[in-house]
Amino acid sequence: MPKKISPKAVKKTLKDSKKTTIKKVNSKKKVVSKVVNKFIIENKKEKKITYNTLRGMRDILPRNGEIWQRVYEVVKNVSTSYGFSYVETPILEQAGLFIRSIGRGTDVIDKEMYVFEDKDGEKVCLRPEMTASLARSYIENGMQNMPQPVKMWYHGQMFRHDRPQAGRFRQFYQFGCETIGDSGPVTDAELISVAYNTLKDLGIETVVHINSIGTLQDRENYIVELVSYLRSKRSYLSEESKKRINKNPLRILDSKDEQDIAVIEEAPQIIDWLSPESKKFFTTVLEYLDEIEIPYVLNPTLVRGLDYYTNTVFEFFCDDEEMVNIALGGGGRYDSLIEQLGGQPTPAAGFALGLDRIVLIIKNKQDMLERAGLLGLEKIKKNKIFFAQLGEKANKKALYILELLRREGLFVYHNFSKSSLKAQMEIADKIGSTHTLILGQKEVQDDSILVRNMDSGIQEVVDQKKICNFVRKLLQN
RNA sequence: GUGGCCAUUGUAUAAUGGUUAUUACUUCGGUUUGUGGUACCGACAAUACGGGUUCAAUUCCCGUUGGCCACCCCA
Repeated sequence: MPKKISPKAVKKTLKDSKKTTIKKVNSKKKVVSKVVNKFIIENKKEKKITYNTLRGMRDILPRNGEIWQRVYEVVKNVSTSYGFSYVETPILEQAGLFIRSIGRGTDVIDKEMYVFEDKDGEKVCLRPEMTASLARSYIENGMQNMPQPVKMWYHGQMFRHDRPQAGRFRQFYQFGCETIGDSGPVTDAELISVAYNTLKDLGIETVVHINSIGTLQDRENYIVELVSYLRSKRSYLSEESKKRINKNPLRILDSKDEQDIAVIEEAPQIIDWLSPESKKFFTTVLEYLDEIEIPYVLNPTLVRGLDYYTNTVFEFFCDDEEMVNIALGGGGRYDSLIEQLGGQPTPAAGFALGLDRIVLIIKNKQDMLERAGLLGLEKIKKNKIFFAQLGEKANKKALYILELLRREGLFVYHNFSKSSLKAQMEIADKIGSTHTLILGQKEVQDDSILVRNMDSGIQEVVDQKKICNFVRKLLQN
């Protein structure tokens, strides 16, 4: 067999040899072309087709996988402790559902939706968010006949065809809660509390930015006022914002353009245009938040990008010095959505957290601790056991013993792909196991098993029948 | 969608218009037979893709794709 040659090298040789053939004598030409042909064949054989993830999509790999598992665990514990029930809905939905609820003119719908026709010619889309799906489900499944309110939580992947960036992907994961069928301000406060405590349990301190955008009527009145104000200051606005005066004037409020900010500071604030009821509602929500000691900031420029929100809107920001700018999640009340989608008038509110961003923050924190050498404090020292086997008979016996242990709920590490004891000991050491069980020919014969303490090197012989209890004791320490 | 920066083995890196592309880690195998932490030896593995300039491109130029950052938006 000839030595493996990379395609590039072949190409090079190919080119080189072609040139030499032209220059050099004719008789050499044939020989060279034979060689070239051989190279071409090999080259074809070796050309590998590779596949990779689509843009903005990624794999979650072992190291991060553990963080994700922990996040899911916390998310589940917190939401169920508040009385929310787990639900799932299809990832594929009718495109109209989202166009109707989120609204034309929003970026999510106009630019970012994965919409296509399926084989029946139906316009379908990959869900860009969950609220509309749950509203649809509430109506479709007659949930108004369940005890109200219906409190649901979910997690799953959403899709938006956006430009990828740190903490932003085209397929991303959200966790969220929705309370449908309750109009009281407690609901708003409770939802904020769930999100806040979830983040807190994950070790992320946050500040809640909160605002009220009133009822649809309040907003209409306000927008008239706002637009007339903005028109008067038109020349001071950025190009982008000028365009938005007619299309979506509320969005100008959270522009980051310096010129715009100056104009916005003087602008009429939506709070002043709320009806007395809306105002009362909002202050009550704030009172509840004070009561349960959740830190919040009133943010009069907070308006959300989705059309269905009414009254309370909020967003969560990381309180760490570093990553202030990333919104970890947000939500609000959407009292007219259910009706808009064809249901009875039903009040509702909810929130969603971006899990990708949460994992990103946790990962960064972990890396920082690791660099500072402080991770030792976080690691809980627990006994780890490795099971090594030696020889064919022991190999089979080992499988059986592992099965016994597994049935008892005891997990020991093992690796059947290594045959030498030395190699297995190396692995045991690498994963940081505290004890190694060794099963060889000798042990198989007298129904025993060798237990080695990896720190002290002391070994003792244990009866195979007693191994479960023995392992359990070790793992308890 | 707009703009800026970037692309070398699984990871992190070095170098170069010219023979075999550096180094470390990881992975795999070994340093006699059943014992890890070290040490030694060896193997696998890369110039993202496509075009152009050139005698010669991994290097220079263009395009594509992808990544990061900012804007936009959002979670």
